[in-house]
Amino acid sequence: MPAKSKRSVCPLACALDLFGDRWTMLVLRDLFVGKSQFGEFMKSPEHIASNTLADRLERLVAARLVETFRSEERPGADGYRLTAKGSSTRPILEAIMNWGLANIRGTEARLQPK
Amino acid sequence: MPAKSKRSVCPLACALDLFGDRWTMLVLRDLFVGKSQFGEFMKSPEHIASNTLADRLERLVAARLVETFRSEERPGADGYRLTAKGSSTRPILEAIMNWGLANIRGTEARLQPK
DNA sequence: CTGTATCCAGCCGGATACTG
DNA sequence: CAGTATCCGGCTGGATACAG
Repeated sequence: MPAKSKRSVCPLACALDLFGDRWTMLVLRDLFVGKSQFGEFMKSPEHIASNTLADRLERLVAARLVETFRSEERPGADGYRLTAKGSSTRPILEAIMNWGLANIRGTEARLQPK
Repeated sequence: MPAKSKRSVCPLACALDLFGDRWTMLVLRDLFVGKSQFGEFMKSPEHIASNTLADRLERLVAARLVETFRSEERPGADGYRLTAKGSSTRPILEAIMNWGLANIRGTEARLQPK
């Protein structure tokens, strides 16, 4: 989690404070791909640590980008899904992914709408 | 500077490894605004440390997003400017800024074309 | 399996001083 | 002013164990 900008009014700096760190972005990516369970995020190739994942989900929920829901097939466990506010970050992730695809050798597309 | 993704092929993860950390993004923002001198970056409201700034500029140059040039009015000092590759990140910064403007109270637009 | 809790090494970066 | 160098406190996050 990035350090908070000291009273910056820059929308870039403030947005980055909210979800601009690497792990948060990758969790958002997984949410866009349709993942919702703790274990699904854990399976991603970047291998996030369980405490880090819990931390990022908590922050995203606190920022209202993500909300939890009761999964009927998995009682006792939370499901995580994007809110409308969270979904509105999609153009950002798409812009970064498109740049990566165009500029970094060996990268492969993901983030199919689900 | 973020830790490198261990052989990830995700264009998002790889792009974030390149310029996805807070300070790097803010330096890019300043470049888009037209700043080119070390001292100009230092004056930004987020107050980057001089060693951190030097590090980020070096990384950006190494990644070919930025190049140095000889400033005729400031001999003995490097000027920094975006390369074409660096300029191509503009849609990313714009997407984040637009999100911040729309979703975070108290933020104000910048990144006027210069 | 879904998280929570600790431990702790390593890195990030702020402060500061210093050189050309 | 541009940039480098060093110190070092604090946070990040990997590893691991554990609970429900």
